[in-house]
Amino acid sequence: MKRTFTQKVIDIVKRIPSGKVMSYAQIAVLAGSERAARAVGYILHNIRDLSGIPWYRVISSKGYITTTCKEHTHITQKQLLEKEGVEVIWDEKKRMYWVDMERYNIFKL
DNA sequence: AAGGTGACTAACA
DNA sequence: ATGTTAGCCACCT
Repeated sequence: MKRTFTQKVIDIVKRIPSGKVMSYAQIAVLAGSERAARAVGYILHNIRDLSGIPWYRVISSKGYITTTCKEHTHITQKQLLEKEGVEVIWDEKKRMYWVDMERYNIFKL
């Protein structure tokens, strides 16, 4: 039974430690398709049952929270991250939440 | 089975 | 610098 890209993505996301974040692009690379960042977002957006999947630890490569989901809003995402000790900044200019990738990206520091 | 859809990004203007 | 554009690609219908 061959593991699909979706399955790999889910496994990788589940593996992100609490208090850390990863970008869509990084996940795409680990899942074996380095240019599929957009597909990763699409997949996360369409997962039926998000329970057990720390979807909120996935953000854009620049550190912005780009969620558009009505069920699990970007507000929810900010709160879940803060609960894990991640500092989330409101970028008034861009009107988006932002987290410092240098501090919280799983591959940094 | 072919065409549409994004929780993306790097590259432009 | 800041906003826009255009490839990208796995999934869904």
